[in-house]
Amino acid sequence: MKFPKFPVFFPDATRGLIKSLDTSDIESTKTNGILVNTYHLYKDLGMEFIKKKGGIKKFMNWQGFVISDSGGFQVGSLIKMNPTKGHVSNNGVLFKPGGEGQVMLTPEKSIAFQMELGSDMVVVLDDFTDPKATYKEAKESMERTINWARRGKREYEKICKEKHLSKEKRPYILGVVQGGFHQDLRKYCIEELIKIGFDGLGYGGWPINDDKSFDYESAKTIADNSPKDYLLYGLGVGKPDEIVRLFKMGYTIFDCVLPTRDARHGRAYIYDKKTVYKFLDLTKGKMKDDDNPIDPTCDCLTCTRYSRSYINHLFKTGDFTAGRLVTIHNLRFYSNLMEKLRG
RNA sequence: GUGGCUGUAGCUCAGUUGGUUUAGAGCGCUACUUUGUGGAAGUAGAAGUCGGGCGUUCGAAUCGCCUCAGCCACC
Repeated sequence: MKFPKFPVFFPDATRGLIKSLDTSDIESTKTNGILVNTYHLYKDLGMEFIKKKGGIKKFMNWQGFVISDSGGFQVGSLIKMNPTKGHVSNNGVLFKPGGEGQVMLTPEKSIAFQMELGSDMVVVLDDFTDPKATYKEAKESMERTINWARRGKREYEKICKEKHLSKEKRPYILGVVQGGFHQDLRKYCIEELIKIGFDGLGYGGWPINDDKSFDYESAKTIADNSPKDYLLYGLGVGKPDEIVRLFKMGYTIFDCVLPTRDARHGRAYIYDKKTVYKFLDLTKGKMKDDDNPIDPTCDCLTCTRYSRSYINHLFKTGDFTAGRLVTIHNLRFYSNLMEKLRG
Protein backbone atom coordinates (compact mmCIF):
# COMPACT_ATOMS: atom_id res chain seq x y z
CA MET A 1 0.00 0.00 0.00
CA LYS A 2 1.29 3.48 -0.83
CA PHE A 3 0.65 6.35 1.54
CA PRO A 4 -2.22 8.34 0.04
CA LYS A 5 -1.62 11.68 1.72
CA PHE A 6 1.09 13.52 3.59
CA PRO A 7 2.18 14.37 6.16
CA VAL A 8 1.64 11.30 8.29
CA PHE A 9 2.39 10.65 11.91
CA PHE A 10 2.73 7.02 12.92
CA PRO A 11 2.81 6.36 16.66
CA ASP A 12 5.19 3.71 17.94
CA ALA A 13 3.75 0.22 18.30
CA THR A 14 7.19 -1.23 18.91
CA ARG A 15 6.08 -4.74 19.84
CA GLY A 16 3.04 -4.77 17.62
CA LEU A 17 0.86 -2.78 19.94
CA ILE A 18 0.26 0.76 21.06
CA LYS A 19 0.49 0.24 24.80
CA SER A 20 -2.94 0.11 26.45
CA LEU A 21 -4.81 0.31 23.10
CA ASP A 22 -6.23 -2.27 20.75
CA THR A 23 -6.47 -1.71 17.01
CA SER A 24 -10.09 -0.52 17.16
CA ASP A 25 -8.97 2.16 19.64
CA ILE A 26 -6.24 3.21 17.22
CA GLU A 27 -8.77 3.46 14.38
CA SER A 28 -11.00 5.64 16.55
CA THR A 29 -8.18 8.21 16.86
CA LYS A 30 -8.05 8.54 13.04
CA THR A 31 -4.45 7.40 13.11
CA ASN A 32 -3.77 5.78 9.75
CA GLY A 33 -0.48 4.04 10.41
CA ILE A 34 1.86 2.70 13.07
CA LEU A 35 5.57 1.98 13.47
CA VAL A 36 6.75 -1.45 14.61
CA ASN A 37 10.29 -2.47 15.49
CA THR A 38 12.33 -5.18 13.83
CA TYR A 39 14.61 -5.84 16.78
CA HIS A 40 11.82 -6.37 19.31
CA LEU A 41 9.56 -8.43 17.07
CA TYR A 42 12.41 -10.52 15.72
CA LYS A 43 13.60 -11.23 19.26
CA ASP A 44 10.11 -11.91 20.66
CA LEU A 45 8.53 -13.81 17.77
CA GLY A 46 11.11 -14.72 15.14
CA MET A 47 11.04 -14.97 11.37
CA GLU A 48 9.16 -18.28 11.04
CA PHE A 49 6.38 -17.28 13.42
CA ILE A 50 5.69 -14.01 11.61
CA LYS A 51 5.66 -15.88 8.31
CA LYS A 52 3.17 -18.39 9.73
CA LYS A 53 0.92 -15.57 10.96
CA GLY A 54 0.89 -13.99 7.52
CA GLY A 55 2.61 -10.76 8.56
CA ILE A 56 2.12 -8.22 11.28
CA LYS A 57 -1.05 -6.64 9.92
CA LYS A 58 -2.94 -9.90 9.83
CA PHE A 59 -1.56 -10.91 13.23
CA MET A 60 -2.69 -7.63 14.81
CA ASN A 61 -5.82 -7.33 12.69
CA TRP A 62 -4.70 -3.85 11.69
CA GLN A 63 -6.01 -2.46 8.42
CA GLY A 64 -3.86 0.68 8.30
CA PHE A 65 -0.30 1.36 7.25
CA VAL A 66 2.79 -0.08 8.88
CA ILE A 67 6.37 1.14 8.84
CA SER A 68 8.97 -1.16 10.34
CA ASP A 69 12.04 0.30 11.93
CA SER A 70 15.24 -1.61 11.21
CA GLY A 71 16.60 -2.06 14.72
CA GLY A 72 19.32 0.45 13.95
CA PHE A 73 18.26 2.84 16.65
CA GLN A 74 18.60 0.08 19.23
CA VAL A 75 22.31 0.10 18.40
CA GLY A 76 22.37 3.52 19.96
CA SER A 77 19.67 3.33 22.61
CA LEU A 78 20.70 -0.07 23.96
CA ILE A 79 24.32 -0.76 23.05
CA LYS A 80 26.21 2.51 22.86
CA MET A 81 24.69 3.56 26.18
CA ASN A 82 25.56 0.19 27.70
CA PRO A 83 28.26 -1.74 25.82
CA THR A 84 27.57 -4.98 27.74
CA LYS A 85 24.20 -5.23 25.93
CA GLY A 86 25.70 -5.84 22.53
CA HIS A 87 28.43 -5.50 19.99
CA VAL A 88 28.62 -3.75 16.63
CA SER A 89 30.85 -5.09 13.87
CA ASN A 90 31.03 -4.50 10.15
CA ASN A 91 28.91 -7.59 9.65
CA GLY A 92 26.03 -6.41 11.84
CA VAL A 93 24.81 -6.06 15.40
CA LEU A 94 24.91 -8.73 18.08
CA PHE A 95 22.44 -7.97 20.86
CA LYS A 96 22.94 -9.51 24.32
CA PRO A 97 26.02 -11.49 23.25
CA GLY A 98 26.09 -14.91 24.90
CA GLY A 99 23.07 -14.13 27.06
CA GLU A 100 19.50 -15.33 26.98
CA GLY A 101 17.70 -13.95 23.96
CA GLN A 102 20.85 -13.30 21.98
CA VAL A 103 19.98 -11.77 18.63
CA MET A 104 22.17 -11.15 15.61
CA LEU A 105 20.90 -8.59 13.12
CA THR A 106 22.60 -8.03 9.80
CA PRO A 107 21.45 -5.55 7.15
CA GLU A 108 20.17 -8.50 5.09
CA LYS A 109 18.35 -10.18 7.95
CA SER A 110 16.74 -6.92 9.05
CA ILE A 111 15.31 -6.30 5.56
CA ALA A 112 14.26 -9.93 5.12
CA PHE A 113 12.35 -9.84 8.39
CA GLN A 114 10.68 -6.54 7.53
CA MET A 115 9.52 -8.02 4.21
CA GLU A 116 7.95 -10.91 6.13
CA LEU A 117 6.29 -8.40 8.45
CA GLY A 118 4.55 -7.01 5.39
CA SER A 119 5.49 -3.40 6.09
CA ASP A 120 4.53 -0.58 3.77
CA MET A 121 7.91 1.00 4.35
CA VAL A 122 11.08 -0.86 5.27
CA VAL A 123 14.12 0.86 6.75
CA VAL A 124 17.70 -0.21 6.20
CA LEU A 125 19.75 -1.12 9.25
CA ASP A 126 21.93 1.83 10.24
CA ASP A 127 24.78 2.38 12.66
CA PHE A 128 23.67 5.08 15.07
CA THR A 129 26.11 7.97 15.43
CA ASP A 130 26.55 8.66 19.13
CA PRO A 131 26.01 12.37 19.84
CA LYS A 132 29.21 12.37 21.89
CA ALA A 133 31.21 10.68 19.12
CA THR A 134 34.45 12.21 17.94
CA TYR A 135 34.67 13.23 14.29
CA LYS A 136 36.51 9.99 13.53
CA GLU A 137 33.88 7.87 15.30
CA ALA A 138 31.06 9.76 13.60
CA LYS A 139 32.73 9.18 10.22
CA GLU A 140 33.07 5.45 10.95
CA SER A 141 29.42 5.00 11.91
CA MET A 142 28.37 7.04 8.87
CA GLU A 143 30.48 4.90 6.52
CA ARG A 144 29.18 1.71 8.10
CA THR A 145 25.66 3.02 7.63
CA ILE A 146 26.33 3.50 3.92
CA ASN A 147 27.80 0.02 3.63
CA TRP A 148 24.82 -1.50 5.42
CA ALA A 149 22.44 0.56 3.28
CA ARG A 150 24.04 -0.92 0.15
CA ARG A 151 23.66 -4.45 1.52
CA GLY A 152 20.10 -3.78 2.68
CA LYS A 153 19.07 -2.41 -0.69
CA ARG A 154 20.58 -5.41 -2.47
CA GLU A 155 18.62 -7.77 -0.21
CA TYR A 156 15.45 -5.76 -0.85
CA GLU A 157 15.88 -6.06 -4.62
CA LYS A 158 16.56 -9.76 -4.27
CA ILE A 159 13.42 -10.41 -2.24
CA CYS A 160 11.24 -8.24 -4.48
CA LYS A 161 12.44 -10.29 -7.43
CA GLU A 162 11.85 -13.61 -5.64
CA LYS A 163 8.35 -12.57 -4.61
CA HIS A 164 7.65 -11.06 -8.03
CA LEU A 165 6.66 -7.74 -6.47
CA SER A 166 5.80 -5.10 -9.03
CA LYS A 167 6.78 -1.47 -8.51
CA GLU A 168 3.33 -0.83 -7.09
CA LYS A 169 3.38 -3.83 -4.74
CA ARG A 170 6.80 -3.15 -3.28
CA PRO A 171 7.06 -1.38 0.03
CA TYR A 172 8.89 1.91 0.17
CA ILE A 173 12.51 1.53 1.19
CA LEU A 174 14.17 4.19 3.34
CA GLY A 175 17.85 5.01 3.75
CA VAL A 176 19.04 6.59 6.99
CA VAL A 177 21.40 9.56 7.17
CA GLN A 178 24.00 9.48 9.93
CA GLY A 179 27.00 11.69 10.72
CA GLY A 180 25.89 13.42 13.90
CA PHE A 181 26.33 17.18 14.09
CA HIS A 182 28.96 17.20 11.32
CA GLN A 183 27.27 18.63 8.24
CA ASP A 184 30.00 17.51 5.84
CA LEU A 185 29.50 13.91 6.99
CA ARG A 186 25.75 14.28 6.61
CA LYS A 187 26.16 15.58 3.04
CA TYR A 188 28.54 12.81 2.07
CA CYS A 189 26.18 10.21 3.54
CA ILE A 190 23.24 11.65 1.56
CA GLU A 191 25.21 11.59 -1.72
CA GLU A 192 26.19 7.96 -1.25
CA LEU A 193 22.68 6.88 -0.25
CA ILE A 194 21.24 8.57 -3.33
CA LYS A 195 23.70 6.64 -5.49
CA ILE A 196 22.36 3.41 -4.00
CA GLY A 197 18.83 4.60 -4.61
CA PHE A 198 15.95 4.86 -2.14
CA ASP A 199 12.38 6.07 -1.99
CA GLY A 200 13.26 8.37 0.84
CA LEU A 201 15.77 9.36 3.48
CA GLY A 202 15.44 9.38 7.24
CA TYR A 203 16.92 11.90 9.62
CA GLY A 204 18.93 9.50 11.78
CA GLY A 205 20.86 9.80 14.99
CA TRP A 206 19.98 11.87 17.98
CA PRO A 207 18.32 15.20 17.10
CA ILE A 208 18.57 16.83 20.52
CA ASN A 209 21.51 19.06 21.43
CA ASP A 210 23.06 19.19 24.89
CA ASP A 211 21.10 22.32 25.70
CA LYS A 212 17.87 20.37 24.90
CA SER A 213 17.33 22.29 21.66
CA PHE A 214 16.44 20.46 18.47
CA ASP A 215 19.17 20.08 15.84
CA TYR A 216 17.38 21.76 12.94
CA GLU A 217 20.65 22.34 11.12
CA SER A 218 21.16 18.64 10.35
CA ALA A 219 17.50 18.32 9.42
CA LYS A 220 17.87 21.17 6.94
CA THR A 221 21.07 19.72 5.46
CA ILE A 222 19.18 16.53 4.67
CA ALA A 223 16.18 18.39 3.26
CA ASP A 224 18.32 20.70 1.11
CA ASN A 225 20.48 17.94 -0.36
CA SER A 226 17.83 15.32 -1.16
CA PRO A 227 16.17 14.84 -4.56
CA LYS A 228 12.76 16.50 -4.89
CA ASP A 229 10.93 13.20 -5.33
CA TYR A 230 12.41 11.66 -2.16
CA LEU A 231 10.25 11.17 0.90
CA LEU A 232 11.78 12.74 4.01
CA TYR A 233 11.23 11.00 7.31
CA GLY A 234 11.97 12.53 10.72
CA LEU A 235 12.78 9.34 12.60
CA GLY A 236 11.62 9.64 16.19
CA VAL A 237 10.41 13.21 15.66
CA GLY A 238 8.88 14.54 17.71
CA LYS A 239 7.17 17.29 19.60
CA PRO A 240 4.32 18.99 17.73
CA ASP A 241 6.25 22.20 17.10
CA GLU A 242 9.26 20.26 15.81
CA ILE A 243 7.04 18.35 13.39
CA VAL A 244 5.55 21.59 12.10
CA ARG A 245 9.00 23.02 11.48
CA LEU A 246 10.32 19.90 9.76
CA PHE A 247 7.18 19.71 7.65
CA LYS A 248 7.95 23.22 6.38
CA MET A 249 11.40 21.96 5.38
CA GLY A 250 9.83 19.15 3.36
CA TYR A 251 9.56 16.27 5.82
CA THR A 252 6.30 14.34 5.52
CA ILE A 253 6.68 11.22 7.69
CA PHE A 254 7.06 11.20 11.44
CA ASP A 255 6.92 8.79 14.34
CA CYS A 256 7.51 9.35 18.02
CA VAL A 257 6.99 7.76 21.41
CA LEU A 258 6.14 11.05 23.07
CA PRO A 259 2.35 11.24 22.68
CA THR A 260 1.85 7.69 23.92
CA ARG A 261 4.49 7.77 26.66
CA ASP A 262 3.39 11.19 27.87
CA ALA A 263 -0.18 9.91 27.96
CA ARG A 264 0.76 7.05 30.25
CA HIS A 265 2.39 9.58 32.55
CA GLY A 266 -0.70 11.75 32.60
CA ARG A 267 0.29 14.49 30.18
CA ALA A 268 -2.31 15.42 27.61
CA TYR A 269 -1.63 17.63 24.58
CA ILE A 270 -3.80 20.64 23.92
CA TYR A 271 -3.60 22.75 20.79
CA ASP A 272 -2.26 26.28 21.19
CA LYS A 273 -2.09 28.71 18.28
CA LYS A 274 1.17 30.34 19.34
CA THR A 275 3.24 27.41 20.60
CA VAL A 276 1.40 24.66 18.65
CA TYR A 277 0.73 22.78 21.87
CA LYS A 278 0.78 22.86 25.62
CA PHE A 279 0.53 20.19 28.28
CA LEU A 280 -2.27 19.43 30.65
CA ASP A 281 -1.01 17.26 33.50
CA LEU A 282 -3.92 15.12 34.61
CA THR A 283 -2.15 13.71 37.65
CA LYS A 284 -2.00 17.13 39.32
CA GLY A 285 -4.10 17.96 42.32
CA LYS A 286 -5.77 20.86 40.56
CA MET A 287 -7.43 18.38 38.16
CA LYS A 288 -9.25 16.63 41.00
CA ASP A 289 -12.40 18.71 40.75
CA ASP A 290 -12.17 19.93 37.14
CA ASP A 291 -15.35 18.88 35.33
CA ASN A 292 -14.16 19.97 31.87
CA PRO A 293 -13.01 17.47 29.26
CA ILE A 294 -9.29 17.49 28.41
CA ASP A 295 -10.05 19.65 25.37
CA PRO A 296 -13.62 20.84 24.74
CA THR A 297 -12.92 21.19 21.00
CA CYS A 298 -11.63 17.61 20.64
CA ASP A 299 -13.84 14.89 19.14
CA CYS A 300 -12.02 11.88 20.59
CA LEU A 301 -13.70 9.22 22.72
CA THR A 302 -12.05 10.52 25.89
CA CYS A 303 -13.06 14.15 25.43
CA THR A 304 -16.63 13.33 24.44
CA ARG A 305 -17.21 11.08 27.44
CA TYR A 306 -15.00 11.90 30.43
CA SER A 307 -13.98 14.82 32.64
CA ARG A 308 -10.49 15.78 33.75
CA SER A 309 -11.71 15.05 37.27
CA TYR A 310 -12.60 11.45 36.45
CA ILE A 311 -9.36 10.81 34.58
CA ASN A 312 -7.43 12.27 37.52
CA HIS A 313 -9.28 9.79 39.73
CA LEU A 314 -8.28 6.91 37.43
CA PHE A 315 -4.63 7.95 37.65
CA LYS A 316 -4.83 8.18 41.44
CA THR A 317 -6.45 4.76 41.53
CA GLY A 318 -3.59 3.39 39.47
CA ASP A 319 -5.67 1.69 36.82
CA PHE A 320 -4.33 1.68 33.31
CA THR A 321 -7.61 2.79 31.86
CA ALA A 322 -6.26 6.24 32.66
CA GLY A 323 -3.32 5.66 30.30
CA ARG A 324 -5.63 4.34 27.63
CA LEU A 325 -7.94 7.32 27.70
CA VAL A 326 -5.15 9.88 27.52
CA THR A 327 -3.35 7.88 24.81
CA ILE A 328 -6.52 8.00 22.74
CA HIS A 329 -6.71 11.75 23.19
CA ASN A 330 -3.04 12.37 22.40
CA LEU A 331 -3.16 10.28 19.23
CA ARG A 332 -6.22 12.21 18.12
CA PHE A 333 -4.29 15.41 18.83
CA TYR A 334 -1.50 14.23 16.50
CA SER A 335 -3.86 13.03 13.77
CA ASN A 336 -5.61 16.36 14.02
CA LEU A 337 -2.27 18.17 13.70
CA MET A 338 -1.62 16.22 10.49
CA GLU A 339 -5.02 17.27 9.17
CA LYS A 340 -4.16 20.90 9.93
CA LEU A 341 -0.83 20.60 8.10
CA ARG A 342 -2.51 19.08 5.04
CA GLY A 343 -4.55 22.27 4.94
C1' G B 1 -12.50 6.30 88.10
C1' U B 2 -7.42 3.84 87.92
C1' G B 3 -3.28 2.19 85.04
C1' G B 4 -0.79 1.85 80.33
C1' C B 5 0.31 3.27 75.21
C1' U B 6 0.36 7.08 71.49
C1' G B 7 0.66 12.42 69.88
C1' U B 8 6.86 15.21 65.12
C1' A B 9 5.16 17.96 57.32
C1' G B 10 -1.28 16.82 53.99
C1' C B 11 -0.46 11.07 55.15
C1' U B 12 2.75 6.96 57.37
C1' C B 13 6.55 7.37 60.50
C1' A B 14 12.38 7.96 61.94
C1' G B 15 14.76 10.67 65.57
C1' U B 16 16.50 8.96 74.09
C1' U B 17 22.80 8.19 78.09
C1' G B 18 19.66 16.43 76.42
C1' G B 19 24.15 19.45 72.10
C1' U B 20 25.99 19.86 63.79
C1' U B 21 23.32 27.64 65.82
C1' U B 22 18.80 25.93 59.00
C1' A B 23 14.35 18.81 63.13
C1' G B 24 14.81 14.08 58.84
C1' A B 25 12.78 10.05 55.36
C1' G B 26 9.05 7.80 52.20
C1' C B 27 4.53 8.97 49.96
C1' G B 28 1.71 13.21 48.52
C1' C B 29 2.03 18.41 46.63
C1' U B 30 4.47 22.31 43.04
C1' A B 31 7.84 23.25 38.75
C1' C B 32 10.92 21.22 35.09
C1' U B 33 13.19 16.99 32.08
C1' U B 34 12.16 12.59 28.73
C1' U B 35 12.03 12.25 21.03
C1' G B 36 13.39 5.33 15.26
C1' U B 37 9.00 3.04 23.66
C1' G B 38 11.29 -0.13 30.01
C1' G B 39 3.67 1.14 31.99
C1' A B 40 9.43 4.45 34.53
C1' A B 41 12.87 7.53 36.36
C1' G B 42 15.47 11.92 37.48
C1' U B 43 16.39 17.15 38.95
C1' A B 44 14.72 21.24 41.80
C1' G B 45 11.23 23.32 45.34
C1' A B 46 7.27 24.41 49.07
C1' A B 47 5.67 22.53 53.58
C1' G B 48 6.35 21.23 60.69
C1' U B 49 4.79 26.93 67.23
C1' C B 50 7.94 18.57 67.48
C1' G B 51 -0.51 18.28 70.88
C1' G B 52 -0.57 22.69 74.64
C1' G B 53 1.45 25.10 79.17
C1' C B 54 4.93 25.69 83.04
C1' G B 55 9.56 24.20 84.79
C1' U B 56 14.94 22.06 85.11
C1' U B 57 19.33 23.48 82.07
C1' C B 58 24.34 27.34 79.05
C1' G B 59 21.10 24.32 75.76
C1' A B 60 14.74 20.40 75.48
C1' A B 61 11.32 16.74 70.10
C1' U B 62 14.39 14.26 74.06
C1' C B 63 14.10 15.23 81.37
C1' G B 64 10.03 16.72 85.37
C1' C B 65 5.11 18.46 86.59
C1' C B 66 0.29 19.92 84.82
C1' U B 67 -3.16 19.75 80.85
C1' C B 68 -5.75 18.24 76.10
C1' A B 69 -6.88 14.41 72.41
C1' G B 70 -7.08 9.25 70.60
C1' C B 71 -6.58 4.04 71.65
C1' C B 72 -6.20 -0.28 75.06
C1' A B 73 -6.78 -2.83 79.73
C1' C B 74 -8.97 -3.19 84.49
C1' C B 75 -12.68 -1.64 88.22
